[in-house]
Amino acid sequence: MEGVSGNKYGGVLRFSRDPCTRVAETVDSPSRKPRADAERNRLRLLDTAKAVFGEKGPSASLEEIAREAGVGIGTLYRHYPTRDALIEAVYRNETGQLAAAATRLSEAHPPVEALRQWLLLFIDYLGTKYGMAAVFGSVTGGTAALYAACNSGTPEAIALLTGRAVASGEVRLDMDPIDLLRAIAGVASAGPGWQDTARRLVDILIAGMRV
Amino acid sequence: MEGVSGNKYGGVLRFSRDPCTRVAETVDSPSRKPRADAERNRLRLLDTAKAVFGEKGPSASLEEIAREAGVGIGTLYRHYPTRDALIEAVYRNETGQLAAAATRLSEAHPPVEALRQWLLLFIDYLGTKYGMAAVFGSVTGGTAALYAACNSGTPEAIALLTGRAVASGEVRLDMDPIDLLRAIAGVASAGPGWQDTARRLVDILIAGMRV
DNA sequence: TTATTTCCGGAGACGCCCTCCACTTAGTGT
DNA sequence: ACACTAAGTGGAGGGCGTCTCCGGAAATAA
Repeated sequence: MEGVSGNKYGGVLRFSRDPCTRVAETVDSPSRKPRADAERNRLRLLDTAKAVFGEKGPSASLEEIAREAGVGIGTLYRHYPTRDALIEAVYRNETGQLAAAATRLSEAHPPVEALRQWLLLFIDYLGTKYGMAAVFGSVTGGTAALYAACNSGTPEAIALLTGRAVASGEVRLDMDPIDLLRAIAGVASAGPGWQDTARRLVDILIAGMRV
Repeated sequence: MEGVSGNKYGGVLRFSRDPCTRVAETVDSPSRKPRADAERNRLRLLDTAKAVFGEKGPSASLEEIAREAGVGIGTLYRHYPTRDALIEAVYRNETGQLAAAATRLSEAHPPVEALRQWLLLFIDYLGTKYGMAAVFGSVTGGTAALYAACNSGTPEAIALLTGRAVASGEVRLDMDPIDLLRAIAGVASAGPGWQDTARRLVDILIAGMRV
């Protein structure tokens, strides 16, 4: 499933100013075809960033990432003008599948159980995928507002699941569901074995939401 | 460098290997009285650090703290050899009262209610006291292991409260109680209004712990 | 006062962030 | 095939931080 890392854009790739729609807008362009080397560099940077962030956390040196990717620092900044842009790109890439799982789970399970399953999945991703825990932590804690609005469907995913669960009448939730994720992420990276703790926290949270 | 370090305190100050007992071990010393100016500087640094950390978060520039305190950068490093040492000193200073409140609350309220009250108090501290939210976040998330074991009685405080609550048979908790704080801190600094969210989270957590 | 010990403070080495721009190179029209 | 040109490259450089080191100042002891 990792193979689907699809960044094959058909036409001209444009980055809009709005981060939410930054993914891929094929613009009716009178201009020329995008250069192959640029796209190559972008992908190399993304891969390298994923690895390095996973290894050293989201505050890893951007110079190191550029070096490791075999490009100049200027090239990194050309593709990802800010550290957040780069983190977001990695993050988006990683969580796309999480979002996809939301619809799948919500079709295969009763509402509350689907939510529970997805939260457990979220923990797995947090832990096993390239140290995303730290990245997510920095994202929620740090330059948060941006991501809260628009990261790769995660908010939509959990909104869907909690919406269904609440609609079923079994649970109640008077806060932004994404704060559930923040709570879980807060427990993460608290030392080895945090995943068990996080899983217990999920049970506590769901039990606490029951009417 | 782990060994001796100049500081206040009577004789030669020894840092034990265990950070928990780092506070003050006065070794039987035939040496002289500690210098007054050193202690003065240490206090100035502590106050300034508190203010600056509160204002700019735990990643504020140490040079700025030194400048603002009117001492050289070298003096700062002499008293607090690492950024974490400084943060810990501020943190310890701030949370002493929190720890004190634990015993008070546990005498004045039934077990579960005492726990609830204290968690709410924790939120207040997180929010109003010099931006401790960010500091606590960086502490739990960052160089965590150290603090998890021993910061200023906070672990003891919550252990006391949860211990009583569990003993009462009303609730159940199969995880390190300090992870409750981590969860709450995870919600913190998620934008304005997080305190309401955090308070609701407390209710959810306690409800979820009920047997 | 003088001697001794502690402590101060800032220069300096080094790393990282980010910008800027001379240079290179991939696509394009002929 | 070939020059043309805009897109893209990369790294030097300025700014800011961290942390170390040690000559000199200052406080205590005698």
